[in-house]
Amino acid sequence: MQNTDAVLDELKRRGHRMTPQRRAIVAEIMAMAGHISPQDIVQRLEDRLPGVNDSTVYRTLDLLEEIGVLSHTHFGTSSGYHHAERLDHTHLVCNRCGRTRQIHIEALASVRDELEEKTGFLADFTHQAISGLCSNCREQLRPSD
Amino acid sequence: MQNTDAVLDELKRRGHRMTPQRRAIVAEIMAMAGHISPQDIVQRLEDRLPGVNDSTVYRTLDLLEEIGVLSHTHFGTSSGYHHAERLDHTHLVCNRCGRTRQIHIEALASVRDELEEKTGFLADFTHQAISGLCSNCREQLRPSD
DNA sequence: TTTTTTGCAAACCGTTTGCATAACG
DNA sequence: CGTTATGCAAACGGTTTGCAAAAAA
Repeated sequence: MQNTDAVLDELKRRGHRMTPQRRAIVAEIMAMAGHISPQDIVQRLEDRLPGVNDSTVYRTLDLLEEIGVLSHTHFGTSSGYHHAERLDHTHLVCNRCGRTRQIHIEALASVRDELEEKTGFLADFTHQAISGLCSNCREQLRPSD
Repeated sequence: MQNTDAVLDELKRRGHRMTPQRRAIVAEIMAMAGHISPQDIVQRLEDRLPGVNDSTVYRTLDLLEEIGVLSHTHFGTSSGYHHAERLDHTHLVCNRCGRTRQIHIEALASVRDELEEKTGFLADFTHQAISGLCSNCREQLRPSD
């Protein structure tokens, strides 16, 4: 499910009720890409439908996880959610500038395979950002030039 | 610095004072391997020297980070510390059974190099656990046999 | 009208802070 | 004795909970 209406329909189908809050929260979430944090939603909601309580947001996130639209992630220090069906990329987070870059999961296939071959461990990079140093910062840190 | 006395000496050298609490906390930390969480220390301290206040633990962690004995990490959802000089391994955390396995950083060298070649991003796997599925769980999940 | 959902307020957990007291050097 | 470290209590931010009131079906 990639769009708001489909999610709302699924909620109805399961006997959940439609409320302006729920509509707004789901719409906000479906409009977000990548990492979804409860507090982000709370903030963005200020414009769309002011006065929505934090706990309503948390409860809606739980609900969406229950029906499989979202799942948990751990990106660095902040835990959060992501779209369950959009797990086709990984985040590369730079330690220095903090910028995040997405790369498609396919680019990591051979990396994953090699790790698996060596250790038997099948890595799932989509559930965790990879931290390191981006090419920009690496250039800036280079002593000469 | 890998042992308690060396750390305590370094603290003295810098003009910090020795207290039973500080000794106990540092000893506890130096005895820990891998991921070091404030709450773990608080708990373990119950035996060694009961009554030490949480804030003392937090302040000591700050202090040890200041003098370079510890540094921050992000392991999954819980942030914490690790020994600054023991950064030679990575944790593989299994999504299913939760077990953590350490592998030496060298085993990931080629993985890191390949990622770098493809993306220009220099991954530092020591600051973040890699999540996935361990070989045990993979066997158990295998449909037949 | 029944049942779900909401807002509110309180509680929670881990962490941080200010301040008076204790203790190191 | 001067100064640092500690304990305590209060505050914090993000999250969770119980409950009464509001709203959906």
